[in-house]
Amino acid sequence: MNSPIVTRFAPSPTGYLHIGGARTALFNWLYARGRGGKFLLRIEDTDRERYTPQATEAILRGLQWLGLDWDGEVVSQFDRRDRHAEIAHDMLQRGTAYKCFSTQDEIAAFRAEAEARGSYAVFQSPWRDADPATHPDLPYVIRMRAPRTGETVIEDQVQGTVRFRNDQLDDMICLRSDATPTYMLAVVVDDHDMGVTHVIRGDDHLNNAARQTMVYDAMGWTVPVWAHIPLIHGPDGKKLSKRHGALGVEEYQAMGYPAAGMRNYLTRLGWGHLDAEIFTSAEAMQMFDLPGIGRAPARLDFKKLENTCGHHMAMGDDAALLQELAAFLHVTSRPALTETQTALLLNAMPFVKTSAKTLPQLVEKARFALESRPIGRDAAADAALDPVSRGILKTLTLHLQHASWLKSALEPILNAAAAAAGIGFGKLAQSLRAALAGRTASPSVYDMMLVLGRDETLARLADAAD
RNA sequence: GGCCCGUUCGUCUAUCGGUUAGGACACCAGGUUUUCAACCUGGGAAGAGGGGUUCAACUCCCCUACGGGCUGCCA
Repeated sequence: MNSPIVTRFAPSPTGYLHIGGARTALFNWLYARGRGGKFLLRIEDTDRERYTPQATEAILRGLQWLGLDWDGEVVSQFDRRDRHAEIAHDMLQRGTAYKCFSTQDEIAAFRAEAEARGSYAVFQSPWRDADPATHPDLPYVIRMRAPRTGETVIEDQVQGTVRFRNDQLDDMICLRSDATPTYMLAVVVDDHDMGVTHVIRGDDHLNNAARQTMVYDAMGWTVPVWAHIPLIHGPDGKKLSKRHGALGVEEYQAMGYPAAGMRNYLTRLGWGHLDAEIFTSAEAMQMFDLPGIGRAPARLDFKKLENTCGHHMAMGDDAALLQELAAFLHVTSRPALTETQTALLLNAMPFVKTSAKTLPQLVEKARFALESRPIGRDAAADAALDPVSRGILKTLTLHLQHASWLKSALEPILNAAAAAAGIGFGKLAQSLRAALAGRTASPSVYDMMLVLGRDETLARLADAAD
């Protein structure tokens, strides 16, 4: 039982890395990385009609963004088709598979008839026990000779023991009539050849696991440990679909969620360990285990995602955050920060990162530091002391009266500013308001002083007042 | 239709027969604050329904309801 653990993520390239797929990949990654095992990546591209190289690229990009690094080369299932065919013929040789000459029309007719009778039966090929001498010279598929009695038992780490009656399972097709392998055969062959010890995948595959077990048995291979995890649902509890928006992880990246927060949230979605809520990936690796995965589908909650991301933003390394921001600006085709801005932001980072939950919020909160003139001036509006200015003035006055520590910090500055600008205190309050006006993310004067320094803060206030 | 899986606060979850059923997000109230945010304090909020088993059930079993998956020469 000390053999190294090997997990894999095996998406089909259908356009992008689905958020549910990302979580599946994350669980596999966490499990392998937390136990010194390997995490492999295989693209299930046997359906050539739907395959596009761009889709594969999108999946790799998504995994890279999330920081889910895989071991070795990316395996293309399509490239291994000869090996799959070889196994199909091997099974034929062993008698665990047979040639079936039934056409798709015949099978469709069989199903239509069963449906007409109001029942449903698994298709039973008349060729299963036919004498090879009677085989016609026609296209055929290779079907597995599945046991028709007894039951196939799946020991699932998440779902527990699941039993399937063998008479409910049909003789699945392993090799199509055009000699290409089916997914059912390919997964088993690939997982075996790649040395996969733990198959962690969506529970839409739970039923498939039974038939796949038969292939393992037919070949005398060791059946991997199964873990079928529930799918993620939309906020309304329904299956995730286009109307929920944000299906691909790249859309989450574009919304500015930091990868670390994304990983944390996705880990907690459908998995729990005591009261653990906010943790690093390293900590998650220590805690993560298969039986801890929930059995019911979990709903996506953007509010919690954002909150989780906020925690990671606040505890993130300043320089690393800056790098992630740069990547974010790049993928969203926004202008990159200049060198000067980068330096300014790095300086302001400790103060702004604690109140930002996403990357764009980080920029917004830091505007006071990045822009020399935080506002566009409106002389006409500044001329009159409006209710807001009066409010600020009143508040400032109150502080100066009641908060000695604040008074000692602010009073000299305000007085100096007023003197320097050649204006009175009221006018200064007005300029302060102007400097901060229209901002939903304006900094406090304290932030400005801490980041910009007294002189610069002073200069800007005066500048805004002139 | 058949087979399979699931069901604890609005949401994500803890509990692995004995708890005032815990935490987090969200929400509400209060505090702090130049605004928003952040932050602090407090509050309301849950075992789908019905049968068993047991001294004791959210935890085990059965039924029902609801939700989901599979039932392809798709993956």
